[in-house]
Amino acid sequence: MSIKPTAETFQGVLVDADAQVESFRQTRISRRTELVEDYVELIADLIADGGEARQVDIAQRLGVAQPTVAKMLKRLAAEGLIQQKPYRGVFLTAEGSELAERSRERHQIVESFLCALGVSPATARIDAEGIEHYVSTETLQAFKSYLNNPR
Amino acid sequence: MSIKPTAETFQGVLVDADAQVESFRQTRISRRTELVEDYVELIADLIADGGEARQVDIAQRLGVAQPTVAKMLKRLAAEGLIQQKPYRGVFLTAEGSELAERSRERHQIVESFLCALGVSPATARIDAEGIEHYVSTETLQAFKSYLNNPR
DNA sequence: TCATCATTATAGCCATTGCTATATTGTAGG
DNA sequence: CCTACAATATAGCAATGGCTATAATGATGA
Repeated sequence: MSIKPTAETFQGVLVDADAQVESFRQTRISRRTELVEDYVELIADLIADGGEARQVDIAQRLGVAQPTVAKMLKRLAAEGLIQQKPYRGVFLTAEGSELAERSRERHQIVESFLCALGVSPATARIDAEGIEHYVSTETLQAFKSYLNNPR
Repeated sequence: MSIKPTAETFQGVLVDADAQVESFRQTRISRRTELVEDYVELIADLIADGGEARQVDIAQRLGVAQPTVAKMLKRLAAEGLIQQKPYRGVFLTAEGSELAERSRERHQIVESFLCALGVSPATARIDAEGIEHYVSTETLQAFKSYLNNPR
């Protein structure tokens, strides 16, 4: 840009450029890992509940088609998060279980926090599904603190 | 599925299937509109600050390449949110301004809320960038209430 | 056993959002 | 005026995440 506005030259609505770039960059990274977290979390839940995680169940839960699930499972397997046997269910690796557990806990904290704040359970569930993937460790800690000592 | 677990037959970790489908569906919808909101919000900020929004500035702020911005601007123009003159800057339509204003306000509330909760400003900025797109009207209202009457 | 049906795999399509490379246009200085 | 340079436009590629249609496989029941 020819004339670059800086914090010194402007007192406008714009925040620091570098900081904003970092925010958007972080958001794009979270967006990439979002689906992966949803999958492993759901797989862990299905296994805990019924002993197995089948593609049809995953698809039905996520509201997508079975081939969509199949494609994603290949990716998860390639990343070492799950193990697949052809025409059989999927199982989480140690790494996958760990990620699932972290996601599940974070999800639970976010949803509980929203409820504690006065949001209705139905809305809290929907919003938590989206919010959980963008909550940093620091913010999660703040949520936990609030839960331990609500207003 | 052959044996469908229901809320009646199980007390496991699984929530109601239909409700979960709705959450994921809503998340996918938010994900689609997320970038659009970021763009119009940024364009509004750039115009407010410097009188114009150029592709190079948008690209630099978002941390993406200029052709990426050009492509997205075409989409925004097709959706009636901005007006473009070839080789010139972009301007928000009335509809675009309205969306930008709503996004800006929501963003501000989320970021302020996180700060009020004790999150550091730097982290609040990053997290708000991701969270803002997944906050429902109801949750936003809860954030506002907290801001009006913090602990 | 074996035929049927549920489940998984595969092929191929589309839209989105990123990129690089390059062509085109505007504009400012000499 | 006209030449550089900055900015925008365009072409084309890749990865991601959807979809439908269909093939292949597993499992169940007659």
